[in-house]
Amino acid sequence: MTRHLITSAIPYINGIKHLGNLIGSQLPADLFARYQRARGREVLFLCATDEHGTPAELAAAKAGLPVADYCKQMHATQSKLAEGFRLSFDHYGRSSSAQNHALTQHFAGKLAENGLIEERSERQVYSNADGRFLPDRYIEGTCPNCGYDKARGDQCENCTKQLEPTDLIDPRSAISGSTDLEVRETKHLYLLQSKLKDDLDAWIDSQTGWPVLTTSIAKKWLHDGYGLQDRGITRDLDWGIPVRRGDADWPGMEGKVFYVWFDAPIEYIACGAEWVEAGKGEDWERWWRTDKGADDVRYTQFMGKDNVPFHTLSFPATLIGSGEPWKRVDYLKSFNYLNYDGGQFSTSQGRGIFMDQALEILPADYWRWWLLSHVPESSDSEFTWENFQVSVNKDLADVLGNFVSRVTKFCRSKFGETVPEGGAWGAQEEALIAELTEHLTAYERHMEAIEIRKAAGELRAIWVAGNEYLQASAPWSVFKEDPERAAAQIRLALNLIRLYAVLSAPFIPDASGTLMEAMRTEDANWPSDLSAALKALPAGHAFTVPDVTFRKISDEERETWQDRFAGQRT
RNA sequence: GGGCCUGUAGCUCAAUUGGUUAGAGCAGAGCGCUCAUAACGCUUUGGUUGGGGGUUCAAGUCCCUCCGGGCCUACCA
Repeated sequence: MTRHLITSAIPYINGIKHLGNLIGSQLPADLFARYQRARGREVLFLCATDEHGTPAELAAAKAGLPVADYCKQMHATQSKLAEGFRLSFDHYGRSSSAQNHALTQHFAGKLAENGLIEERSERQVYSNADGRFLPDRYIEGTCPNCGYDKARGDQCENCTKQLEPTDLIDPRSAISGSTDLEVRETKHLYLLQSKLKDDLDAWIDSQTGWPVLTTSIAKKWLHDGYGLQDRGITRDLDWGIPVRRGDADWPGMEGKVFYVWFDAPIEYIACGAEWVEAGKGEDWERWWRTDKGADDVRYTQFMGKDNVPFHTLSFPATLIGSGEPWKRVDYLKSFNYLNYDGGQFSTSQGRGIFMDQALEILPADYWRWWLLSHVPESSDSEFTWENFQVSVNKDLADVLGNFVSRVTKFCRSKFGETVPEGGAWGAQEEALIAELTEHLTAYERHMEAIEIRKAAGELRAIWVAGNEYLQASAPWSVFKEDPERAAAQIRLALNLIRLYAVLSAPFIPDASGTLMEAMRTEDANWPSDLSAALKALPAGHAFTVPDVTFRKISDEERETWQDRFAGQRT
């Protein structure tokens, strides 16, 4: 049977991620992983923190910590929040791991062996005051085109003109403000992606059913202008993976590190090795090497649209260029952005809701449900508090939560806290099963295809069907004339609760667990035949009436939160 | 500037890839139910599919044009 290798784009180490970041890769990846596990398939679900690059060095300096310490701390923080949102990674690794060092150096060595790496000399801006080379966007100055005085070295935000750092009038370091800048000669390694253009093009063409968002971005990079350009894969930084050619030194590259976008995707693979090292599994190569058993692996990647070029081109170039049989992605699911209340989520401006804050005010399931059922699949989508309140109150509290409540409380008052016996199913029950079967089939189809909004819609329809059934069968009336018939109805309804727990688990794992507990069952098997699945809890089986499964969000709360998250993060 | 995506009911989104009368949920209106978290069910009002032009037996879907929103543009990650 197909095994599923699933990776989520690895979040950058700096700071706490906002809900836009969460829904852009990790959360949908988790949904898919949980679903595939629930279907009984073998899954390896990997994610990690992306720890290298200039921003990490600067953030560490600002925090007054060595970069390694800073990253370790932030990894622990992000790891804890991931657990808080119930992200079910088999391993949450780090791109700074020893495994990634070794593997990144290994790939560089192979690429060099295959003639795909070239040393090039270039001139870059060096800041004496900062003691570092400055990436273009870390240089500010006056735009020669429009006179805007905070133009960046790569582009002027004001007039959108593309710039070179040397175009700027009165350039200064965006880090320290120092104007003590000079242009220095420095040598870097380039990955000759242009030589792999045709291979990559053919590979992209051979993919069917990838989202337009994914293939159009890849095609643009392949065919725009002079085609796919070679890419610098080293940087003059202290923190990172030292440039080595496999196990050997790389003469002339002393003191340099690999570019973060070269080593970050390799961490997907290295993370497998970390997973083994951590004692959570064995034989990571059977997931990653087609010569070592990965032929039956289906590899699915999840990411935001900004990550697509690196996953469709640079990383595959690394894998192809190595000449080794590494597993390549089979399906790449990319997402648009989630906006916040009329604007963008912004980490730098503290605008929007961040993962830690979200968990402070409501349990993970509330967020998971809203985010997943509104995931920006076809275009950017928007979070508003009104929409969030309505969705949570209607879908979770009224449709699902209240269903559980009305069934369990009715049973307790008429039959006690055990599944009642007697009676038999009739036409209404057959109709319900037929309807549920239809929705379940669609639900499974959408989940397999990773059509998340549609899957959420089907799941909701499955919940609604329970309420429709109760309304139509009216056990509260039937009970007065024919208690046995009412018993059969409620027995079915109690079984629906278990079924809902099983089917809903990928979306709302905590609530699902709570319902399973209330039904006092551990039978979480995915249903293949609903008639059978709705008899899993037999007459006489004891259950408990759960507390409110989902509480409602009041207007006052909504207003309070709206104010609290409108401005700067405190 | 270039490329790509996008605009559908008051709101959030669909529409089997050109094929009956453009559908759901929410909100609004009416009715029913009283087991339940004032919950649930049924019925129902909302659309010149951003504007204009074209191709076609047939256009939300394809083409042109205008208007609006977004993303990317290779040294942020």
